[in-house]
Amino acid sequence: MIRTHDAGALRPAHVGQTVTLAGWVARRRDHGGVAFIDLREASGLVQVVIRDEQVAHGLRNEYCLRITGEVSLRPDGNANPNLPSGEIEVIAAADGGVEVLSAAAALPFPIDEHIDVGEEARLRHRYLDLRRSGPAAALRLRSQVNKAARDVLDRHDFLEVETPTLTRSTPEGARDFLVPARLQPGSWYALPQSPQLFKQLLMVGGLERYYQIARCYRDEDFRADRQPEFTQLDVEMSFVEQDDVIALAEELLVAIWQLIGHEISTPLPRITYADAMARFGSDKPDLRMGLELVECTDYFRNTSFRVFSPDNAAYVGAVVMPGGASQPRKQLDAWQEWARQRGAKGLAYVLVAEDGSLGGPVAKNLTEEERAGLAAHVGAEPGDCIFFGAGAVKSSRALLGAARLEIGRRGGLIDEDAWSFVWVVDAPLFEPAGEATAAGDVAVGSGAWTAVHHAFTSPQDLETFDKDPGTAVAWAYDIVCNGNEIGGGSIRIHREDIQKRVFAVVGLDEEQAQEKFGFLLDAFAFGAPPHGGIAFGWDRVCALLAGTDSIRDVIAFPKSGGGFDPLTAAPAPITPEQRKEAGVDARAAQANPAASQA
RNA sequence: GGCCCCGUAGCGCAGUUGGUUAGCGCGCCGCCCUGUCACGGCGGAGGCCGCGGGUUCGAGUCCCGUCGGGGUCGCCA
Repeated sequence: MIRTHDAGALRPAHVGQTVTLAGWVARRRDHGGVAFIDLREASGLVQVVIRDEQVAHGLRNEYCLRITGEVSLRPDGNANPNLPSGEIEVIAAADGGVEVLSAAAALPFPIDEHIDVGEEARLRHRYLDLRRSGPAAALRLRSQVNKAARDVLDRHDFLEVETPTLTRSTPEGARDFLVPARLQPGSWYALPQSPQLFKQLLMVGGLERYYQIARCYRDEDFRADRQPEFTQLDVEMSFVEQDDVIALAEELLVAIWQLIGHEISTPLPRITYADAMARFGSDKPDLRMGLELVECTDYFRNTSFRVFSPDNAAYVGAVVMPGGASQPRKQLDAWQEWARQRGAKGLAYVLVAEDGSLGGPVAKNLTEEERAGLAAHVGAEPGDCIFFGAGAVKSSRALLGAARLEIGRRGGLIDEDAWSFVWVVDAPLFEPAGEATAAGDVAVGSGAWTAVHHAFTSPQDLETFDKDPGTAVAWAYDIVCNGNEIGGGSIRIHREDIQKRVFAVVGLDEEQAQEKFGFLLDAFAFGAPPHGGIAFGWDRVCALLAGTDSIRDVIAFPKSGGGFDPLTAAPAPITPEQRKEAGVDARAAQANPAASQA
């Protein structure tokens, strides 16, 4: 090493020692006859005193320096209590104590903790951004999280196995990223959306316990929370049941959250998918606040108010906004707009006045009797506002669930210091495919089903699941933290016959199944063990631990909107030569007719 | 793909009902300064107001389009 000590680690105990340091000029304070340099490197900061005016004068921010000098106690009254090394300083040696290892051009943005810089500028020069303590700390934390997980898994005899990133396109949920195969023009690899199939094959291979910190790729539109490439902690185990996977996952979570000083008490609570939807209008309920949805379908069974009547609404539900009755009209109108932006017609509401009487446009459409019992039925107090969702079950609950969260945010009802974990279990195996889902309507009957989790998830009842797909329950579980789904998994199908029946329900006939997943079905023919697993959204887990809203903060070189990398400017055009060689334009000459319709 | 917000100096921002030469802070450059620590003082440079079109005597400001960024809904097993 070209240094003898870490700058940030120097303390009064080092006084009198001659040390050699290497780092960057974080700040300089040039007084002419004496100059002070804050030398920064990974371990922290130390103040360097330079008495040679000529030497100090040419130094600029972010010059990379080697300093040789003596550690000395700062003069009385000059200690800086804000710095861990603030009691001491390093006096640069008079002859050659300051060596410029590398000069720095003027910076595109200040590397200063106190100044806000836009994300675009930071990502374009991410290598400078990472010199700042916040971004650097996020990556350090992520590294610790990886280690903590590996330690737990290693203790349980898991093998870390790498699976291919050039693989076969399979009809999973998302769009694949594709890579042209030079040696077979017209044929393409796909980047994996997850290592799902490979980890199941590893189970067939008898490895029994596998994990991988795996990069996954999905070519979908981007959101705040999404990157085209992202990371999962992927785990799979043989000869296990749901409770075994959950127990391991809880052990991982405990170890990880310990890194930030939080003790998770296990076992974590569980809620069924059906309950979560009914009570919170979400499959990832944020339990840092109460405020549950109240079912009102029966309450309005005989109502004359058309919006709530069973003829028009398969479901009527409500959520209470505490103190919401005092909102100005403008605010209540804003809720309507808020609801419309989510595709709802509006958000019906009833205001409970301090004297208990009901107000708002809906109230006058209700009978005396309906008004009398309403506040008690939904649990509203005088001064509250009751929001209603009426219509299809799924979409109405989703709207109320979103309203619940919005009420919580606006009203400060969410305990921001809390960590709330919950397992959502007993998810449905299938949901209706296509338009019916979006509209929230039930079943279309034509066998147009799609897997809720994925097509390899085991039904709980192996006999009946394909007779009435809409009610089939899966061995599937999601772990939810503060309203974020941070992981999910399932017990897989290990029998060829069950797998084929599931494929049949989701509309893959024998030929198509063989075409797409033949290698998996083949494998299952050779004594596949019962197995199951889980995958954690590693970027989100790290973001939660780092206390940031954006997963970009815990990714070394994240992409911005549209999948653009502001640093390398990828994606970029290729040359005509590359194009030709890659075979991108190869004509799909004798394309396989079976493949074309999938 | 729909909707909302933002593009002004290297960075962060201001710019009034459309009206002289577009400002402020930080940074940058030069000089000065022996105990500062987000040091300080004096001086200076730096702008296709994202791009294109339109309205107007006159556009950073109003209108249309477009590109880029952010958010949100759809989508993401």
